[in-house]
Amino acid sequence: MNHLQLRPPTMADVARLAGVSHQTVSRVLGDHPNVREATRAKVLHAIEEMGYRRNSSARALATRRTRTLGVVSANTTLYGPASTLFALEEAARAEGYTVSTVSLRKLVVETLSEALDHLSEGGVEGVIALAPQRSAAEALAELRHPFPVVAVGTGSGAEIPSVNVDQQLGARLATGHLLAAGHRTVWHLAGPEDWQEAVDRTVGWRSALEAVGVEPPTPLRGDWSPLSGYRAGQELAGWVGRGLTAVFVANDQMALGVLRALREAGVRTPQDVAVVGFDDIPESEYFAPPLTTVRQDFAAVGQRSISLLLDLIEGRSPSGTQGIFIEPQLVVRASTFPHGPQSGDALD
Amino acid sequence: MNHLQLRPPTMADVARLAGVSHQTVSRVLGDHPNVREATRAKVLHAIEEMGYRRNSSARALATRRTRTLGVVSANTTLYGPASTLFALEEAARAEGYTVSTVSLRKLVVETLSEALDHLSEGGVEGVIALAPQRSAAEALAELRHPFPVVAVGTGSGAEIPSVNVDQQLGARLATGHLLAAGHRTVWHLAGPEDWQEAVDRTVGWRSALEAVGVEPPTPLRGDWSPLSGYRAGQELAGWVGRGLTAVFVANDQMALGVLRALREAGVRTPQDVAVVGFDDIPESEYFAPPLTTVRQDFAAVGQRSISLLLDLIEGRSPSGTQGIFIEPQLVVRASTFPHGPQSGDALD
DNA sequence: GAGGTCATTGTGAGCGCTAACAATTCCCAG
DNA sequence: CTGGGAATTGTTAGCGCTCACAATGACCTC
Repeated sequence: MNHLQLRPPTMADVARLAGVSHQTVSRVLGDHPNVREATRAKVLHAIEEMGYRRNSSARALATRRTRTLGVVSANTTLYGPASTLFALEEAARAEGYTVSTVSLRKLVVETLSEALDHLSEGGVEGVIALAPQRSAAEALAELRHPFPVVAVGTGSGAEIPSVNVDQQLGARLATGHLLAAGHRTVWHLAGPEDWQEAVDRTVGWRSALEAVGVEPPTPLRGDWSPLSGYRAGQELAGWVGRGLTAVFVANDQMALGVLRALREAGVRTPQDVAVVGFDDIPESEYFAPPLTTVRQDFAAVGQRSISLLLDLIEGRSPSGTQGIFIEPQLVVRASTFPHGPQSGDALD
Repeated sequence: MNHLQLRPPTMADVARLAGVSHQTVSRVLGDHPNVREATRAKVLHAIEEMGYRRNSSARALATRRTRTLGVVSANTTLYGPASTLFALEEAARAEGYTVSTVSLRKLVVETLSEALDHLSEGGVEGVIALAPQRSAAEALAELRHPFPVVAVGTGSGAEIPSVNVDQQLGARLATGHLLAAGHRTVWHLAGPEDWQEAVDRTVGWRSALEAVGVEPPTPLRGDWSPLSGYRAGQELAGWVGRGLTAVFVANDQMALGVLRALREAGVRTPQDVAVVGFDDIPESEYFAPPLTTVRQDFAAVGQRSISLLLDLIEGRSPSGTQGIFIEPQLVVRASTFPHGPQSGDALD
């Protein structure tokens, strides 16, 4: 608690104490090679003694580099965005960058524009936008900004550089898993149409069915929430005994609602109906029964996004601007084991 | 995508185009009163035409104000920290500040020190530390920093300004609710000892029991995870029929594990054992059965924290430095209704 | 020991902005 | 009209740092 209001020491102050010029202090701080060891020691000692810290504003002004990146996101309390945010910050910090975040309630042109303005005022060199809604992707493409922007989760259609998890692949893995377990067909509870991820998951599900010559049932639609899953689950329960034995739900939270509705309707999971989710949120393993789901590698998304953005900032030609896709992974648990134990996985 | 590498226009450029001095441009941007309307219009037009944006570094250097706050946190993918983070950013932005975040994997002296250094390099004017672990609180008190720091979640014992949810009150609400429902005693699954929140919840639980003259059973201990809840649940199941009819679990994730273990042991909730959690994560409403829990007002925590920190920065004497406490709220659901419906709450 | 090279250090000029003060213009009372 | 005060605008210094270049000194070669 020694944040006295005294003017903090400047490089010139340190230089005076060390008996050198301010430029030599700058060289020591910048790890310049041509500084005599004795001089360096003197300077470091003076820095230590005065508790000197380089003024970032002055530095940024002189170098024209703020070493700050911005992140725009909505729904940051959800597991996916929160994980991505975490990975982004960690990756950026490893590269010596600071991250400024703007969390929106809704991601539309207006709020997005304000967010970019705010970040721009803050002097960011580039921005990562978590823009899973298609409207957000379109808004991004429209907006003018004086810095590069990388989108996360916009899918392949986007006109800006993007990093994604391969949602279609994930959906094919989930659906294929159910087909391989002997189910004749797989029903689908989709996410909101406006979300690219939801669309891609539906596309993957459909293509997996069509690949084995099965006509896909009409998908139901939810809004990601457990409540919407619960309602869809009630509807699905009505189809049990009429060809419904397996459901691919577009996310784990809705799957939670589906599980509850099925249970209440007297439908057993997985004996009567097998359920697969998507996301692998930490709770999924403890659902009743534990949920088979698709895990996304958010850490990889974060790292690739940062490295792509830095390529853009540095003017390097990025490796794959056309859209980077990261492979998801199927996690099999009891909700798709007709005869397996209800417990036991990952306990011990 | 027009981030050309041309040098962006400066205030002087705008001034030249508008036929005024750079200072007049500065006045227009700063909403100074004494600028003639015609002049203001000319300047604004020139700004618009050149797409001018004020250089934040230069501004910060001249004013000695970066208008940037830092946030340090661990476990940012958990619901609580993520919600607080969201609220903090929103509150800060409303006050015209930008927020830089550092997300740590572990909050110990070393990482905390690095985080503060990193933020300091980034030029923050103050920092909010989400420091629910007692070790983190101690580390904070030790560390030197050239800016004010506000802690969140450190409880009353801390030696630095802090904002908290009143965990003891929350625990008393939960325990009292169970006692009022007719339970003779209430067992407790506590969180990790190192967490102040866990300690406070245990204290509140104990005091509620002692207030009605009940000797508290020995609490079990978990690590917040569903797995640890599952294991504790197995142990708790063994006490059913020997006086155990109600459990207060220190968070919802562990409660999820407890519910699963009880179910597997053939123990019915809430008929045989009533369960209360803490946090009210979005999934709690869809657990089997829906979970009675304690909701924390993270938005209020965020707002109070920012306003306290800004008081400190501006040198105003803050209203209540001794620790701000925010009231939590009990949310009653089916896990504590001996005879109520298992579903039905908040559906419709 | 003169000349040249390299390592090391210092000097001066900004980076783009705001604050303080000086200068100019405007307006109206006298 | 004309003086004086207020309104409006301009001028001059930095803010603390890095960059480009100049200057110094050490060391080596012939």
